[in-house]
Amino acid sequence: MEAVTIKDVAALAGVSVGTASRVLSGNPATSADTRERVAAAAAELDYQPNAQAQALRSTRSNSLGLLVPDVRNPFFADLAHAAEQAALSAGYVTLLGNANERNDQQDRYLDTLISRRVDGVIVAPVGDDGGRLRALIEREIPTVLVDRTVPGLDLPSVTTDSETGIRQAVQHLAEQGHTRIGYISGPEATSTGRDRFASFTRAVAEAGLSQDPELVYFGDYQAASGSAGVHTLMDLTNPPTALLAADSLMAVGAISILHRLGLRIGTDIALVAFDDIEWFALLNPALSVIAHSVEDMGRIAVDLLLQVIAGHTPESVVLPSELIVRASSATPIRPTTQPEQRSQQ
Amino acid sequence: MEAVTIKDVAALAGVSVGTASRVLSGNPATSADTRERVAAAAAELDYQPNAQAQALRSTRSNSLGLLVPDVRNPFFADLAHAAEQAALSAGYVTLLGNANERNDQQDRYLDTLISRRVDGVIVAPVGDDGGRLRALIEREIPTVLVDRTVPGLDLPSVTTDSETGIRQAVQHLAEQGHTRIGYISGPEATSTGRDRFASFTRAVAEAGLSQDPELVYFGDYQAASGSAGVHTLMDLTNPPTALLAADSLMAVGAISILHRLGLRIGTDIALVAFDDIEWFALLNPALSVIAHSVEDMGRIAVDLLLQVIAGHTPESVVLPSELIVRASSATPIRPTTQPEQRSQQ
DNA sequence: GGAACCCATGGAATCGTTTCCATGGAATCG
DNA sequence: CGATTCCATGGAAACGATTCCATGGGTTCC
Repeated sequence: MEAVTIKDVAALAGVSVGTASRVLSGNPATSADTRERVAAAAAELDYQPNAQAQALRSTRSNSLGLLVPDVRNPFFADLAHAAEQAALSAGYVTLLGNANERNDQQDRYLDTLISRRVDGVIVAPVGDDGGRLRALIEREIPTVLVDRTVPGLDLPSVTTDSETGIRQAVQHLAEQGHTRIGYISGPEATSTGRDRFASFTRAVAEAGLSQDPELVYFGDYQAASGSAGVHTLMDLTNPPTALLAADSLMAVGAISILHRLGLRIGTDIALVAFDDIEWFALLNPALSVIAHSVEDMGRIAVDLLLQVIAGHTPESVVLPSELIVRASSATPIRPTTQPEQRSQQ
Repeated sequence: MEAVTIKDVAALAGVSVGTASRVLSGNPATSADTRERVAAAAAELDYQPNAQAQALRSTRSNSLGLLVPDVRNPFFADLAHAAEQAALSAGYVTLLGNANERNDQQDRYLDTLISRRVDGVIVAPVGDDGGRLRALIEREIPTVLVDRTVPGLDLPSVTTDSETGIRQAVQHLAEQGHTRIGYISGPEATSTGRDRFASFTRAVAEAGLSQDPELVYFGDYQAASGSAGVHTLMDLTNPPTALLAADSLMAVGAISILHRLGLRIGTDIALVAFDDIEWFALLNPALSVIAHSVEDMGRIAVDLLLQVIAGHTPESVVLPSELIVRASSATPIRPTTQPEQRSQQ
């Protein structure tokens, strides 16, 4: 079955290809009669324009690239969903790429996106050197960073201000009597890893809590490193009584190993996670989280990108974060390390 | 910055466009010397071929369409990931579309995929009438169904045999002393909804348990309907002592409402869910599930599609399902509704 | 009633590749 | 050594749309 082209439509309608094209693309320079005949012919043949030919000629593909580090991470799945819906309602299809937290896969996808001449790209970058992102910039392909940034690349971005949420979390834990908070950090090779770690460090200093460097474990945003982090931290001679995990997947890893160690979350140890995942509220005990709106992030990223495509240079957006206290951190814990405890009131 | 074309490469290498094209596409009819000069020129200019022009001329786009009902559903996120990786290693990019469990969005995406002239499409279909799927078939676009099928459409598919897993689950619950099992079903407008419901009905009859039609609630595979189902079922004058949810999202909805009702899962009520999600093992109590391999499903779907593209007509594949017992259903429950209880041994 | 204008239309060029066909020089054969 | 084959290459057509330019018929105006 040969695909039906605009030629077939034109022939059936008894007009030239040019006229058919004008009608189908909504060019007003057409008579009502022609419009009707061409539309009828297109419907009759169930004509679907060849997007490749359109893109080749018009240098617009009506498609956006979206590159995330890991689709299975619910945060990025939600982000993909939000961005995709926003793009769709602006008339763009989304090409979703999955870097698997690997630089080489990200670079490979970036080249693919260049080849496909997408009209713009949204990237939650893996790693710190930019890689083929620089090729996008050289080609002046509209690009927006989301969630993470890359040092030295001056691109519009949508990120989260971790400072507020993390400070709230640390203060909240301090109020429950915790003095030693273990921090399961994201990798220092990501901007979010560095940023959240810096916020944590400041918050701990501010609250006058232990700044013991042993209380920090550097993970890689994958579940397994959350487990490893818990192992390392709880093996300290002076282990923490509360944990803060820098993303949802590491929190998942932490939870599973805490269960296995027989430590009751919320009672034996407090736990707070960065990223608000629907499921976290269902856990028993429900997990306290530092929430930020992935909905907004996706929508705004598309918005910024559309502005760049339109030739503007929008300002970067920083979204707020906020602590949501649930049972996993709500119980004051008897300070095992501080004997001096009197009724102070 | 004008994009660099094969013309530029040819000029720099001092050959004709045709020759440059031959070298770049690996055509053997080229001299070693030319090959080297063209490759050097392409590297020098950081040439990325225009995929649109290639596709237009060669009628192959090296891209696949993947249409899922809901990316935020972890089952489909995993499926997308598995398929995308399999496609990538076969040299295809994946265009991911999200139907949002809506027929119109699915149809819209299908038209987009036709327009983009993807080489093939993998669909987990929404609804029962096929909709624009028939347009794919008319155009002889290679298509494979995954997870769900559509009555009347004779396409290769990868699905799960729900029979075994569901029978195991029902028998297991019967062994714990349950006689009234509540079933939160998927919609009858999906093949999986019908199929799992039929398996449940058979299994219940086989095990000699209550076939009270009131014990079945028809949901829509979204979390909210899981909650609604629990409400309805637990409001019965003779409520079930065990629940079986036909997918993970409805199980999530069920869990959240059970918590709110103060019913302890695994003690007051047993719960088993279809679909094995990593997180389910982390819940407290851990959730018993009917597992099937989404990994395999994605991989095999791509595999079948590649066969169709190659001109073959592969057999459909049915994957097994299997009960994994965890704490949410492991405790025998004292039958509250049956007073006649003697030492029967 | 003829000049000026408008507007719908047809025809052709174009986008960047691939691929077919022709060419011409080198190699091989009898 | 002349004829055949081979092979790398250049040139041009083609893919399916958009868009520019020219055309010609119908209005409008003086």
